[in-house]
Amino acid sequence: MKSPRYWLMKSEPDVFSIDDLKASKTSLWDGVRNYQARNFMMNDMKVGDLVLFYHSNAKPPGVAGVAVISKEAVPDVTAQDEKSKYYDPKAAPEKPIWFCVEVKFKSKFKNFVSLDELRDQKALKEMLVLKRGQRLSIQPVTAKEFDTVVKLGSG
DNA sequence: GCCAACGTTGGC
DNA sequence: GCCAACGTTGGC
Repeated sequence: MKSPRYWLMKSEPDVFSIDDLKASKTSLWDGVRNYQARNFMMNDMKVGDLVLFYHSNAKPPGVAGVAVISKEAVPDVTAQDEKSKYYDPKAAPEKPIWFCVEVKFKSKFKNFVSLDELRDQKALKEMLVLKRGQRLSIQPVTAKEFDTVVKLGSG
């Protein structure tokens, strides 16, 4: 499979927002417990890939800024931590199940691009995040979609 | 807080 | 390996 260069990653801003990423500069994208999303991180994400940072479960939901993949996937140690809400008893240290990439802050949009605005764009008709029932927390995005969203965000 | 749409689990 | 029950996601 040809590796896509653009992604959308969802985060609940109450838990981890674009401002949190801005403050910490980089962050491991841990806590992903879905195999499809994990496989994107493990198999397809390369350093330098660009990411639309999406605020889910927010008012309003939408894209808040851009991040870049800064490290390829490593085992997600929160799966080994019994006290973590992401603890997974099936994941042993010598045989990790879950992986996470590191993302680095790139920019926060001047204009937050809400889900409604995304829906208004003809160019984004095929965007996965707009599709009914699409709940994956990590999704590939086309170059055209990425550019369209960045343009909206830059105002 | 509701609930539709999925994903996962576990009994058989 | 089927599928019902349960859990989660995430917009509304």
